[in-house]
Amino acid sequence: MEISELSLAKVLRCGQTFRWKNINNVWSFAIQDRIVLLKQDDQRIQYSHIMLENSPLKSQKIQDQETFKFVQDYFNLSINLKDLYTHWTEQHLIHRKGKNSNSPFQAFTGIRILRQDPWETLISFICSSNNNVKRISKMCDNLCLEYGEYINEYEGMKFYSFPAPESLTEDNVELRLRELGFGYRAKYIHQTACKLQDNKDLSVEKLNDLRNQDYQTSHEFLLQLTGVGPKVADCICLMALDKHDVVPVDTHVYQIAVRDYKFKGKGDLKSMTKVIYGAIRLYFKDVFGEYAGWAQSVLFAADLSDLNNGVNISEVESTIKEESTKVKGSKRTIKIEDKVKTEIEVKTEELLEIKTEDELIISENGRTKRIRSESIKLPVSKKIKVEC
DNA sequence: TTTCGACCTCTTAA
DNA sequence: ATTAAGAGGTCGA
Repeated sequence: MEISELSLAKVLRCGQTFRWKNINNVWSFAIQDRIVLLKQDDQRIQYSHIMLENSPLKSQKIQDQETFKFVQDYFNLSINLKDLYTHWTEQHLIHRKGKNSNSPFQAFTGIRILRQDPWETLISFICSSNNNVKRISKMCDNLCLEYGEYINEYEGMKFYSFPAPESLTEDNVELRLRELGFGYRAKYIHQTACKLQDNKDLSVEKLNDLRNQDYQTSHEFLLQLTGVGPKVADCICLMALDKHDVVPVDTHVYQIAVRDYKFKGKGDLKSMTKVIYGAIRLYFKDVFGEYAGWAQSVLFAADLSDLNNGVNISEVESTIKEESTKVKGSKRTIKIEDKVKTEIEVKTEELLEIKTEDELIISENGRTKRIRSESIKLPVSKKIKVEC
């Protein structure tokens, strides 16, 4: 498995999934009957697992096969990324606005859309409204800890499965979730769980079957659930229901369309009307084709300066003085004093913050940002030019 | 049928 | 330190 086909560090941290943990360079994730463990180096990805405590006996060989099957399915490994990237790069060159920007598809390889469990994706993205990745992750963890089943332990950390729908239908769930910091989403989750329980028209079985239905049907089905609007519904369509061409639109994606591509924005930027939403979604589908949703996830990642929230940096050239190097957890602060012009390559799993007195010019992927007196976080595997 | 404020909490910026 | 804005939206008037 080439790293250009799948980069775990990017895929598992780009806001698709919220439960993977990185412990000593090993990725871990609890599913129904085991903890799945993955480790990636330059050549390959190794997989293993820790079975559910007191689980029924199976031969090691069967277990390994099952884990492999999960990985293959979860990461959509039957889909070849290289060919898609080639196509997107061509389309990018045709439709981009301006000529001086490098292709994000060159700089951000190995990003793919996962094929996640529909129920978990549904609940996760209900949590995502008006929210950030860090907090969403925390909420998902709390949900598992409170309502999931204990699976086993790895490196001193206890792992719990994602809770079944039935476990979120009791009356006290909303109150408890509020105590756990879910805010107004507590009601959404409880109501959605209840709807899928009671209603004949809505069930988890039908939710899962949306993989066999078309986009329109799936989208409308999801909109019936509390806390699910057009954006969240499209995230579920793309990331769990095999609707690879769907681009979930938000203001950020809108910005990319107008700034980097030749999308003509109608009306003001602030109001995301139904019409604009649909227009943007179709525009990206027009440009990138059948796997537009996949392409968009690369653009989004490329545009996000804090893609790898916590996974980072660094080798800093001598021109940067490590005047104040404070180690706080995994954070390191480096002050840049002199006028410098240097290149930083992100290599290790550390978070680097660069603080400047003066204005700092950051160029990455041909895109230039000016930053003053603030810190930036640099994503892994990326070269960034810094001028000051 | 569209628009617009309110909504929980946490993080980051000033 | 203390405060305000914003976070990959959704609901309901």
